Amino acid sequence: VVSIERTDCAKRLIGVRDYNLHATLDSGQTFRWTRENDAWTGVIGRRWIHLQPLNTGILATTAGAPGDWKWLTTYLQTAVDLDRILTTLPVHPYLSDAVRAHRGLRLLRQEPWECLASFILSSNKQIRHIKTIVQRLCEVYGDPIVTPEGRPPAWAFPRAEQIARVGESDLRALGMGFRAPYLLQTAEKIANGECVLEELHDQSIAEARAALMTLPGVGRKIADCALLFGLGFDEAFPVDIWVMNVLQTHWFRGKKTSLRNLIRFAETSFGPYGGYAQQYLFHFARTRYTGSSKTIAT
DNA sequence: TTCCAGGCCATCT
DNA sequence: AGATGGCATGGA
Repeated sequence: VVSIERTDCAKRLIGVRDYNLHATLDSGQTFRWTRENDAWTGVIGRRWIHLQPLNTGILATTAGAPGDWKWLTTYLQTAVDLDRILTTLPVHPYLSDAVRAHRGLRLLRQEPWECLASFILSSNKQIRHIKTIVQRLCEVYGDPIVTPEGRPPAWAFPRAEQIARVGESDLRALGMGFRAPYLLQTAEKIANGECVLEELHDQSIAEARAALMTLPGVGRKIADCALLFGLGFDEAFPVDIWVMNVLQTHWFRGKKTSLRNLIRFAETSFGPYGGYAQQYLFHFARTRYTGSSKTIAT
């Protein structure tokens, strides 16, 4: 293999062990990554980035000046002690199967607005299609960013102010359907400062969730996704259709249980890092299903 | 063709 | 509170 040193790229080995990059980037917590054989390319903030998992860590290649790489290690959460987190989870056979199957799966710390906006687009949609719509949204309304020579162009996720300027019909033209007015109205509220996502860190999870749920198109589930994947509330436990089925089947003996009761159960049963349990369960359920007669589009 | 997708919301009892 | 239907679009 011939490796050409490029002057327009910067490389860095992020030392980390027990990091399952594939599970992390392909478990439905983010929608902007593309797999290239064993590696991934994506966009974090305004930077193009290529990630290659190695035995000793993750080899990162980015375009332009990388600074201190803190933006990357924060996003990837490489400094968290996964062992310690996993020991806080309740002992349960299905959960331990899930952790064993995808050992090293991490929660990312994403930019709050991109995370919230993406999940507004996620309701009642397959992950495959969410990715398509997010990509179109970036291409049409996001700022172009620097990519290495020979790489296709890339775009930043559009800021709330950029989306707030777009007409609803233009958003619908991207294929987002009834979610268009939700995204537009929420973008307007973020742009004019009615809700400041970055300030939600400092509040209790209940207060932060209530603030998010005042936004159009943001109910309990999408609020919990934003809390967990974008705002660092590790106890948030989003209950979607997959997790609902998992909880009913493996925690409630297959008995029909209302969503409200499942949410209450999850809140009181999985501890301060329940969000990790949720993500392992979600990814395990989806990837297992792939092995049977039907297939899951990722 | 029919069903379903990382739901939310308005509108009923 | 709890249940029901509508909502756009596309993949299986």
